[in-house]
Amino acid sequence: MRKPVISVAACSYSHVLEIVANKWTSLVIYAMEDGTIRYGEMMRRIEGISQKMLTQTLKKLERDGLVHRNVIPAVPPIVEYSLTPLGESLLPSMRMLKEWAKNHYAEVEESREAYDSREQLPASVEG
Amino acid sequence: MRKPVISVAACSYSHVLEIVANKWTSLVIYAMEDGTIRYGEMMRRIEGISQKMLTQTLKKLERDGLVHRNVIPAVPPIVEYSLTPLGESLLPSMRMLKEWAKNHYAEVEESREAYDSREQLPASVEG
DNA sequence: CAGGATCCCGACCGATACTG
DNA sequence: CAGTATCGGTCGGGATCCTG
Repeated sequence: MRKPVISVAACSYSHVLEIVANKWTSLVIYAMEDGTIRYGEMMRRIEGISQKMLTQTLKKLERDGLVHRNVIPAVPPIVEYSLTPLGESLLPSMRMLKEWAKNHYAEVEESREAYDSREQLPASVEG
Repeated sequence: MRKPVISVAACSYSHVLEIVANKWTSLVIYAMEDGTIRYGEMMRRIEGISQKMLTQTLKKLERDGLVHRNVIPAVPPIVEYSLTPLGESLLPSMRMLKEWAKNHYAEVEESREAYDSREQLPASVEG
């Protein structure tokens, strides 16, 4: 009954993280949770994101089948983004993580501060 | 009724991702889900991780208060790691994501393949 | 308005060598 | 056994300029 090796390849778990686990992806998905939204509107909604990262993230999500891209031929062009059913199926998990964050992030920050203040002590100084 | 800006700072959600969202963190947490485990054993369990990344990841998790580090003075030294209650409280969310992965990752891969094969077309082929 | 193309810096991370 | 320290390559990602 030896415990199996945990490999990146074997563990489908890390594959999701591969999808969601970066600074912007989750925020981008989150911006679409209420429905269709345009490119420029997302830029404004997601504070601090660059146009490059937004485009890149949306492309990745479109490739993964989580996001639908709808181009409306017009001048100026209109491009709408929305979650696919697959993308929406990911929302509950993300909301659960978000709940955890809301409930426990304070503890994490406390822990960090405690840890960091401990780190400062050289050996016996700090008088 | 304007939708609020989604900011990295304001959205505690991304803070969790900040914790979990990298190549190794989730695998390391996952390696502790059954209880206490030693450093060397983790190295063996988590395929492909370097000692540097394991150490770094464990330190980060310890700082975040998710992991407990127990040093047993001995020769050779024994260092045991385990999840704190806070760390364990994160497991359900992670398992849910994992479930999603198991159930939907095939769709993601299909979507990727379809997307990539479409990309190849120079302009008008594929009748 | 919705991007594509470039430049560039810093963070991530693997490999290697050394230590208590 | 359980790390620390350092070097170096890769890549994420921001800033800027350009286009249909």
